[in-house]
Amino acid sequence: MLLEIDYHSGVPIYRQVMRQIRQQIMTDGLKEGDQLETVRDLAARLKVNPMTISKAYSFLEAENLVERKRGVGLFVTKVKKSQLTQIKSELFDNIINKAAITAIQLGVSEEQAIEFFKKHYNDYISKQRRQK
Amino acid sequence: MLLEIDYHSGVPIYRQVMRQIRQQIMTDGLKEGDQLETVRDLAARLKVNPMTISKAYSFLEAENLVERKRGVGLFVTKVKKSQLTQIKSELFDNIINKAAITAIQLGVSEEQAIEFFKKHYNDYISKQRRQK
DNA sequence: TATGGTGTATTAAGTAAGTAATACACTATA
DNA sequence: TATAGTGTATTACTTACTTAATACACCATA
Repeated sequence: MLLEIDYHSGVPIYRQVMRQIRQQIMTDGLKEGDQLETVRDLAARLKVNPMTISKAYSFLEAENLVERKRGVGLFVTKVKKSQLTQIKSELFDNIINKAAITAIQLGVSEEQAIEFFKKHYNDYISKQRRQK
Repeated sequence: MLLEIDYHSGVPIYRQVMRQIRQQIMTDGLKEGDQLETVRDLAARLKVNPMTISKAYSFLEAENLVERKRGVGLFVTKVKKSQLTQIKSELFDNIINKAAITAIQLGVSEEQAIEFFKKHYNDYISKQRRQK
């Protein structure tokens, strides 16, 4: 699995690991039942202590995205598609809610706000295309 | 000036102070040239060390929202309306950009996203109305 | 049941952030 | 120029977070 860690960004390693694995589960790069890379293997590859990886995995377990089988390994939880959709919705709902509140507090109209959103949405998509 | 501090939220006191004062400047609750509450007064009122307040004020100064006159006090910076608008734009731009990126990464379509936004926008406005 | 592969609990070291204590510096003005 | 009111620099305490070291616990299976 491809994982990019920036050791000097100040962002904790275990959070970088979490975010990237979560992302892969969300986008089906990692699927139901897939085994995650071994704690020790990943730790060795990233040149980091096993506990750091274990910690990342623990948080993912708390989010119900992975399950541990002690002595065996960690696996992507078998969740119903609807459940995954719900998790995504919550994530999205949360940030879009913040954006809406910020808009109102700053006196940005609904129409203006939507204009901004469209702009960023399409900018990001173009940017992704260019990178391929 | 009304300031509500939650001492147990885990959010640093100086950040709570910053956010609320910034908000008041943005929404004209505090206007150009107004003097901020004295470091010592506010510290005493919030039962907190003066340096904590000073720190909050320092960050607001770095944002160019307030100016210090040592030995005199702190005052809301006289900024041109256009400048204030720009600060607001940056704030808003930032969060709406995050929302757009999240949408794309989660596979939410532009139309869906805008639906969500409208919903939250109007929900929040209704909520505000009810509170008055 | 022994072994080698899994993950984990406990403990501790290092660092950064938040807050506070204290003494100090600047300004207006009586 | 003395004083009372402003903010500040320095220092240090406390706490939480991140990571690591070490020894341990669980499981499959030869």
